[in-house]
Amino acid sequence: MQPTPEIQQALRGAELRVTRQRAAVLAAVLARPHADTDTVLRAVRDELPGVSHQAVYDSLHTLTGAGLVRRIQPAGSVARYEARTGDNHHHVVCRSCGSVADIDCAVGAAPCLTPSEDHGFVIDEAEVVFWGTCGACGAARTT
Amino acid sequence: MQPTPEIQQALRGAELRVTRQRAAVLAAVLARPHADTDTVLRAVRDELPGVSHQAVYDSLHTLTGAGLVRRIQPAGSVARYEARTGDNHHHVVCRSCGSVADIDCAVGAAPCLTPSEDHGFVIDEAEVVFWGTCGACGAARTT
DNA sequence: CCCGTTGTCTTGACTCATTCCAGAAAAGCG
DNA sequence: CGCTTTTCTGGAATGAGTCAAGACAACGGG
Repeated sequence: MQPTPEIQQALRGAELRVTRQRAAVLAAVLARPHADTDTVLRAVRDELPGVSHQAVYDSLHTLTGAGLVRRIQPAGSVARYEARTGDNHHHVVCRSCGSVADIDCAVGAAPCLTPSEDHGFVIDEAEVVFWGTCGACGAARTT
Repeated sequence: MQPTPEIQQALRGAELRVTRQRAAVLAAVLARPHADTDTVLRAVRDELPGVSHQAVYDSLHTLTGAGLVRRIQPAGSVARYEARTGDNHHHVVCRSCGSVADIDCAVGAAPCLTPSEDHGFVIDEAEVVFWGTCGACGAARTT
């Protein structure tokens, strides 16, 4: 299976070589927001059996470095990846099942990005994570 | 060495047994904000040589469950612990050296805690992490 | 003050995500 | 089409964190 023109274009736009493995990884992340590494690996192997896990890890790192995907890693969870980049959105994480959903920031494009005291840090990003219980887990508990 | 009365009181107040190991763990976290597990382990062994790492892990989990310490885990970092709880402050993390500093929230007690769309999640906490470069690393780079 | 109960600590093995390494293969350029 | 550079494969290693069973200590009742 050929990578879609969009994927090829995205990779070339980031000055990355277009390899089948890399394209499959990017496609998998695009198709499955917030997928963890293992999910991505299995999705890629659906397309390209025999791909090594190392290729997936490496591709994810490369894509992350190029800004095509974003790595998120809520405390106590394995790394997850998403392809929605550059729009400063945030995440809700379920304390019970670990599922993740997107949240558009309620207060503007760069919330709380002006802390009162920066302790000499040069801050370039503010990341917001909401913690709670997802609908499914909440329902399961009350039932 | 005896645990200080404050530590004993804190533990009893949380309905936890006052063991020497546990008191030493709590004292270590109080003395070293944002210490990672290994740092805590070594600090505890300064007081009580021969403590098992398991006791430290277990104490940290218990204290976290009791709300006496808070566990923070920025992406790509090992778990860190701090004793400042209940005041909804946030953190800056240095991308270069991983050091952490406290930030009092600039916009109030519960920033951005009302997302526009909650996807069925019941949210109970908003965590904010600022990413940037600390003074030392910034100076090292320009030198 | 001593004893039993209950919860904690020790010891040591183990899991599993992630990384490291060296050789093989493929992409892209001329 | 062949060369160079980058990427991929396969396998082993690393290391934070967890599991389990038995020894031990804290604390409330006698």
